[in-house]
Amino acid sequence: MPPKLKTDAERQQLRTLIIDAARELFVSRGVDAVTMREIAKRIDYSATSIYHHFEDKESLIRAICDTDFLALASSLKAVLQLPHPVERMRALGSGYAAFALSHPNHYRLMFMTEHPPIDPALLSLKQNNAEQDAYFQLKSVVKEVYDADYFRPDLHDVDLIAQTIWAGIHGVCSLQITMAQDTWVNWVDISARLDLMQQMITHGLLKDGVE
Amino acid sequence: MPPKLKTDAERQQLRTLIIDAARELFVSRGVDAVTMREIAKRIDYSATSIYHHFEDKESLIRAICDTDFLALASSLKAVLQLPHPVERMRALGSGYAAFALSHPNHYRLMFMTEHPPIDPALLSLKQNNAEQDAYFQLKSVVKEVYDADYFRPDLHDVDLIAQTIWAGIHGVCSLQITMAQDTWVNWVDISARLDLMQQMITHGLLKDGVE
DNA sequence: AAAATTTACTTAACAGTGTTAAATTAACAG
DNA sequence: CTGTTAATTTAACACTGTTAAGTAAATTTT
Repeated sequence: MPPKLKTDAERQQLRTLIIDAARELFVSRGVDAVTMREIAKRIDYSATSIYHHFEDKESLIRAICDTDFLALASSLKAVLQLPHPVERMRALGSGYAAFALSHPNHYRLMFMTEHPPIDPALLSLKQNNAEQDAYFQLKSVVKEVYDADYFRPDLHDVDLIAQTIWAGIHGVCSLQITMAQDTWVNWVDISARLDLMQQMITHGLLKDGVE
Repeated sequence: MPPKLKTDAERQQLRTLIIDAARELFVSRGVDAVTMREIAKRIDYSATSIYHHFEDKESLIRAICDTDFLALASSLKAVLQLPHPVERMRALGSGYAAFALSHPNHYRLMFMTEHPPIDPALLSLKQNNAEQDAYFQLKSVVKEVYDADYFRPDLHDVDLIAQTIWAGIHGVCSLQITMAQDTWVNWVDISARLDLMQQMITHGLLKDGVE
């Protein structure tokens, strides 16, 4: 059973093999329900091997998150081509929500779970990069809408606007993800809730004439 | 060490002793970090004793949630006395956020963690009750604003409006709770974020003249 | 070519978890 | 005094993330 030496490429290959197996399991059953042994079994290795590629479960999770953040940013890249900035802003919200609702377990991991702070130097993603940073994408579009003078005249902080839009969409998605099964609340259809949130964002933040 | 028989009252007393100890620990360090043995030690019992009062850890958690839902509704009761319905609506949002941000671990348990569905018959709280059901409180206030004809003319579904307001406030609070430590985003002050969300809600949902 | 080292992995074990079965002991009923 | 019941404990189970100690192949050194 003890195998041959590996090149860096082969090591990387095993690394992504682990990530892929772990992601698949995490996504279908959630992080807590999946054990290291189970991930290992899936790829016919012992649990210990994982620890030769990742410091611990948390780093494995973080590695998966990193690829997911990239996936999110990639999935939003297309909407940045839309001609009108307000249109881009709205489409960004819809795209973000589509990602959240079609990958609820990813989303939970990315934006609903606290992770220990990490040294930014170790991060593999590039911040303030339109290809890799979804928050930067949102902020840029908000800036464009601001520069076109479409926001209400009392709004001047681009970060504040971006974070509020984010909170609105995130609120709808995260409530859906955690509470959709809850019978206490008589939930309205999710697409109607998203729609009204989008309306609330545009009517609430844009000048009266616009849109 | 084996003690005397207990009346129903005494059993109930121990039950709340467990709940109180567990809540204190859960609140300060989160559910996952606290063990049954630790809760038991805190009240000088063995871990096994807890299982004579609660089926498992999840039911203990749920019992605590129940008292917290009640606490939330109680803390919001006062604002329902405000004279103007729009004022009540806004104050409900602020009160809800104050609860969330001052009890983040409770809030996480109540609204950010998925719980297995439960038979509504077993629930100790009363639904559709202004004293015990915070969602009902919100819905009632939204209904009052609707009846006073303050909402935009295209809005007619009271549940939808209530759920969207909830999502907005929840979005701000839950992002703050999970992501405040994250250095990726340049977070604006939480009170400014809450404030703009409240503005977005009123400007976004109310008729142009109102407020 | 033989010996030593490095590499990739495994098995075995540790300290902890939620939970349950099997005692143990006190209080009560006859 | 005896037998039963209730409250509680100790001991144990199956499982978790993680680490120490091996094992054997491939490579490097002598």
